[in-house]
Amino acid sequence: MSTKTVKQRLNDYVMAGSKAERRIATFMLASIAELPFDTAASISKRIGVSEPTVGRFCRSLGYQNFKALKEDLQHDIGGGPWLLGDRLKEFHDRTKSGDGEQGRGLELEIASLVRIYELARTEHWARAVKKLARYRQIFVAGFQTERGLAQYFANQLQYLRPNVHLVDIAGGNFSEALLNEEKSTALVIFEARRYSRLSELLAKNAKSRGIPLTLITDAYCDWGHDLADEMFVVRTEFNMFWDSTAHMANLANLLINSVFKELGPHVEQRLNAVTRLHGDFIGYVGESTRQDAKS
Amino acid sequence: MSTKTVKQRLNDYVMAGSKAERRIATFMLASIAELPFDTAASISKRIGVSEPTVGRFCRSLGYQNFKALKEDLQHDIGGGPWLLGDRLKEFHDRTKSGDGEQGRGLELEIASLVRIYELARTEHWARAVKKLARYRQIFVAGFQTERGLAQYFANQLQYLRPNVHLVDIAGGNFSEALLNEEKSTALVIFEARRYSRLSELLAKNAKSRGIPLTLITDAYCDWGHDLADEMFVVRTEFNMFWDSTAHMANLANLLINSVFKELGPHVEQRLNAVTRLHGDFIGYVGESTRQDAKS
DNA sequence: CCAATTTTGTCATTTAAATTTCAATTTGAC
DNA sequence: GTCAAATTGAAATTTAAATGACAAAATTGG
Repeated sequence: MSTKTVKQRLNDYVMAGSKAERRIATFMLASIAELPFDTAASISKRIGVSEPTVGRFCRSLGYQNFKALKEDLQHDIGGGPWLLGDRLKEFHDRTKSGDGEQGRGLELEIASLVRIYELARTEHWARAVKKLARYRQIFVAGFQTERGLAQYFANQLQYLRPNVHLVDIAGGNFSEALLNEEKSTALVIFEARRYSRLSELLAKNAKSRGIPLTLITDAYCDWGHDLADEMFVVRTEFNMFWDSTAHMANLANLLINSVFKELGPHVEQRLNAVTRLHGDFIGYVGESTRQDAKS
Repeated sequence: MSTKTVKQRLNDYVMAGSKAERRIATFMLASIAELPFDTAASISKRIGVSEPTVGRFCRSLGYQNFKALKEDLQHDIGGGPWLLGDRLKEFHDRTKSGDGEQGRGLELEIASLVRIYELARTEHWARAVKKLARYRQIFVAGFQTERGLAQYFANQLQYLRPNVHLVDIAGGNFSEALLNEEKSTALVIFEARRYSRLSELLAKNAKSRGIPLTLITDAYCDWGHDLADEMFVVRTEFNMFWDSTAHMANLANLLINSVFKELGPHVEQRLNAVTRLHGDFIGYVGESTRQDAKS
């Protein structure tokens, strides 16, 4: 057997191989640290190729089978730490030795994640989930940099249920959300320092109209308590040059997942329908549009 | 299952176990990093005990079998007390033992974060950062649910530098990005399964025009390697009903932070200027708009 | 030392992983 | 479009790993 490392061999196939081979190579490269825990079968299932194909792929890389590849991986990577715990420790040690503000940031992010999962078990969380699942109309708002997060959340919720709207300031007012005649309307706002006046105005107005508010914000928001029915506070300080609101996306997705569970398995129908619609109008990689297919 | 780490469990048996148990525990502790590549059979042969004994030993540690032990090892964050505060650690233990579903998701998310921070140390990362800091024009794209992430990233980058644009399909083509006469143009795409045809088309077209591409995607993207100059793969499987792309936001913010460091402290001027502009036109909580202030 | 108990290994069985064969599908050249 | 070559997946087979039943060996307390 030649002297190439597993990584190098995989890299050769990422570009040059057949479709399935590229798929496998890409996946293996991306999750090289988890490969020792995998089997040819588990990999094949995850990436949607058959088990023999994975076996054959390992052969064409020059190994007898997937196990042999793992063997080689063991000697091959040698230096670097394998286990999650060791990898973490490496960051931590560097931090202590002064080399990395990065390691500190990682630790803060992990703590923040733990906290988000803690929030997901609260009474407030359950209440917010029920609202997001059952209320007729859901409006989602976010301004400045939180706009993207609001859109991200809204787009995902739209896969699960109808009548989800991203609140838009373009028209100069929030009439769509606030003057909705529907009684069963709920509002979600993503907001962080420095707080846009728009958010507070919107929240106040919603309150005055009896529209319940779920607020995702940071630890410095002092106006939310009075106005929000549920207020989820995520950490934003991760040793970066400014506060990062990225963990609102983590929270948002966990929330979406809870809504899915609340709605039950029948939502898969809608999910597939929405996916199909996207296929009709835009199309996915590796398929013709349905329009094409018909002709 | 209790809250101990694999290492702690093994340590208990090094002292207290029977002869064979001590042998096994000692061996496992000594070669804990190689365990993922082992099987119960291979271990039993190497240390001269029978295979069922190894299996029984794993049982008495609290695992169903050796495979389960490896599983745990994979997600074990190593019990560093430095990592989390006591309260959070306690919660982590609780989720891990009780509501297994969520605890497992949390572990997967932590592993993903570690991976992202590892990516941030690569050569590719440094290259992407340089591009994002120096190229004249930056275009950011994302479709379907990744649209929000693209917007989030673009909005933040706009705070740091001019000429950052969110690619919009509304006009039916990408002329803005692709027919830009500026030589120094770079493209960033956020994309995940199922891959929109738009992303691939855009990437291909960009490649043909010599526009470099930074691609943030998942482990299943088999078309990116040919087209992207840098490809950052984030984990998307967190034990949720569908793949979550939330960690692209975490990666995006870390990337933004790196760009900030690359640009140096003088960007703060721009940062403050943008913030002031927002104050002028929209206003922040707790202040009048500047317009108001004048009157 | 002996008997009760625990621990361990042998062998057969079950379960999971890898491999082979072969047919179906896809790809690429013309 | 058509055909040959290459690629891939389904089903059956082989091989390896894990487990269970039970007997042999070791340990413990007297």
